[in-house]
Amino acid sequence: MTAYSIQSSKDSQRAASLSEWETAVIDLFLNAAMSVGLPKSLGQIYGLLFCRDEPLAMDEIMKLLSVSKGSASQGLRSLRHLGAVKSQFLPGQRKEHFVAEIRLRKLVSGFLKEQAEPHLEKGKARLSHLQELVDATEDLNSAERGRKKMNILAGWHRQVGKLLPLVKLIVGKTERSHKR
Amino acid sequence: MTAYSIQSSKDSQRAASLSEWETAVIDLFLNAAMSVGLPKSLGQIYGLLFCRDEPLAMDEIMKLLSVSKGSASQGLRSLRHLGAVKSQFLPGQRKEHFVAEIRLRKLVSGFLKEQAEPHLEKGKARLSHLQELVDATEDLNSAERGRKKMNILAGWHRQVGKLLPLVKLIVGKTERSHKR
DNA sequence: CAGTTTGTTCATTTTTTCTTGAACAGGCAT
DNA sequence: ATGCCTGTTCAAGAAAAAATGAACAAACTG
Repeated sequence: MTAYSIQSSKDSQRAASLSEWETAVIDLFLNAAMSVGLPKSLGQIYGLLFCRDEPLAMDEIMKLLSVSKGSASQGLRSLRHLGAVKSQFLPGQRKEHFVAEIRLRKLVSGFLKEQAEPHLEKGKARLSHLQELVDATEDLNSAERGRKKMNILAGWHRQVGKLLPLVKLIVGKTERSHKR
Repeated sequence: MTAYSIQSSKDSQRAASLSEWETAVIDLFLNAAMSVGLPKSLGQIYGLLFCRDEPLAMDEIMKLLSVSKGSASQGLRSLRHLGAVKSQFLPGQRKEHFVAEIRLRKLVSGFLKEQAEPHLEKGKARLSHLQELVDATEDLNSAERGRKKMNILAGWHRQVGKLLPLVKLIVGKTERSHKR
């Protein structure tokens, strides 16, 4: 026996399908995700949760977006990792339910932390590796040129390292100044 | 008759192969390009030009990186479009020669202008389309929810729109303060 | 003008990335 | 325990993106 009788008709209608504007919002996030190099399904899932006020379970997400179990599971994992969704335990419900994080500051800082900072770290290692290679260069002209370029790269690295915290700060500040 | 005799032996040696550190730098830019969603070949080409002080012609780039004519041509076009390389006409040489733009500020603002701003523009259009869809929604609860979400999106849009110019400004400022 | 050199375009192929779904694992209830 | 409900993993398939190279165009050369 199915659990239909437990849901109010309004609820089941709510979850059953997407309204036009919701579809448009989901498409918007799909495009946004792609434009920052994230898989489409991440954008779709986030977009859906963004549209809804009530927490959704994975199987509802799968139905509404027509995505596979695998995509839903992995997508939600990534989103959680980015800090873009959080799971919320509903009393009496066994399934895990998800809601979207809608504070831009959180979204941005999560994205930067996961996507940008690792690259910066790796960059540091690369720079010192580079140092060794330049130092080991026989041709003196080439070595000199190498040193020059390395200095440029080191400068860039420093600047980008400074930029990231500033971005978080700015988004946070402007966000607050606009709230209500 | 080939034009070999015109080049000094030192020059032809210079162009003939990559030193170890150059290979490493090129690889660094390859990874950097991928991490911001640009094709690898863009990164490679930029990396090579970054390493060299002398302008390079397309056929030299092809040889040094072992990329096809098509990739080189398209890659250089994109890089020029991004403001990351400029072509330099050498007296007496028929081929077009390229040099890398190494001012971070230019690189960042070019990237933002080409990659971010178009999305922001499209976002504006999407938002007004969304407005129409929400207004046309029958279900009053859904419409109300839609309005709420739209306001959030509009706020984000405004904030990101403010952020971009600030980023350019900051990179410019810190860059100057570190020079020399 | 005919022949070269230089560079672009684009259909095809190759590579990479994303999605799918079946097998699996853990937990809850009976 | 046994069977069910949730969710994860991962090999295989599908889709998207990028690289290739041959055909083409344009501009110079003699």
